[in-house]
Amino acid sequence: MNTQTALPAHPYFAQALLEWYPRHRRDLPWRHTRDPYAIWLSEVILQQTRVKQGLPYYLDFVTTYPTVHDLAAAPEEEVLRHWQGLGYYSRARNMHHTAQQVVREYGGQFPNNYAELLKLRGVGQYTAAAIASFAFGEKVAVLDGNVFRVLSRVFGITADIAAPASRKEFQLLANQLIPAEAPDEFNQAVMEFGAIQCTPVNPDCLFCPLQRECYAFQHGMVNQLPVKTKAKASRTRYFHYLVLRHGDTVYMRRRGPKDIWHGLYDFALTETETPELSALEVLDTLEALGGQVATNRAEEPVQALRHVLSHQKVEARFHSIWLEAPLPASVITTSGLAPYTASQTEELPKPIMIANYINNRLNKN
DNA sequence: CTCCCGTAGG
DNA sequence: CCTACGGGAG
Repeated sequence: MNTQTALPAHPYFAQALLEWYPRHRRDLPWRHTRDPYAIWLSEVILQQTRVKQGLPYYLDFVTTYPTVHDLAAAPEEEVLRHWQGLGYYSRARNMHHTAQQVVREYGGQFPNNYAELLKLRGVGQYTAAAIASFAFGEKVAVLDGNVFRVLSRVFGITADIAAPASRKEFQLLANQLIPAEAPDEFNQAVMEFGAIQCTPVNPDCLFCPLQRECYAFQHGMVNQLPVKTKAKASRTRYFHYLVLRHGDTVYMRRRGPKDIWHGLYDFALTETETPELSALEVLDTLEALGGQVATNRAEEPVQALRHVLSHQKVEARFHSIWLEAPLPASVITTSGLAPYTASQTEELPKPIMIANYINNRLNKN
């Protein structure tokens, strides 16, 4: 019976990167552990997020929630508050859900293989492969943006990396390249190489260990690869916030699903198609909420803030309004608005724009 | 301005 | 298959 496995294609590739990696790798805390919980935390945080931005969040999470049991036991809102500023907030909600699932259905032990990890919410093909290889040494090749870029350049692959159909081609190649002896080191090495040396702009080709074999370098195509179709232009949205205040409280509400910032808190909101919203309409909105302007307060200037997301621009105007009386209980029920003191407001998870407004504007008045 | 590109849901 | 979902660095 012949049980030998096929030799890796292009053995120079793994050899070069496995030699490059120990000499260039950054010293990062999740590279000192095999604890699947810590590795899972780091991978979810690093989805769509740079190491420099994610690192302080990782340190905060492993300190605040040292085990999956601690995370599972925390209120979702507290988890979201720790996530504040990191973006893609569904990651935090999914992470919290998965922590509870691991505790309830897996006895607090993370699944130990790719197929089972893939069933966890918020764990897709990349993250499942990362955890499986880093925590359990499973030979499964990760495919992230760095890997796409490196493979595209070295092997001259012109398939559009933005097209889901291209994945097959890259996955097939990566599966052939990954060595059985060190699948985890190989995965780390390719991604780190893409992050540090084979960067999107101004890659360090001069001192590249793959220069001789690299298709893009040899053909002067480094700046043309990888091929990636442009994202479509983002739309602009106009938010008009009514910052309702009474005494030392401000009214806020939790944002719902199917829009940006699900689960985070902001103020009473009217959205319009055009930038303008007349003072009259603002008062109409206020009246609909059952509120009445206090007459003994000077009108405050409208603050404007702009917030850019990858897929939409938000132009927000903040109308600070002092109420004559607290909002009636019925309005609180229907609108979801509730009064919060400054210290309570601080504890709520909020979009960065709202947190900035509160810190820079609201608390100065 | 451009670049980052993983997961879920439709 | 397609689109929605952040925030920051350069």
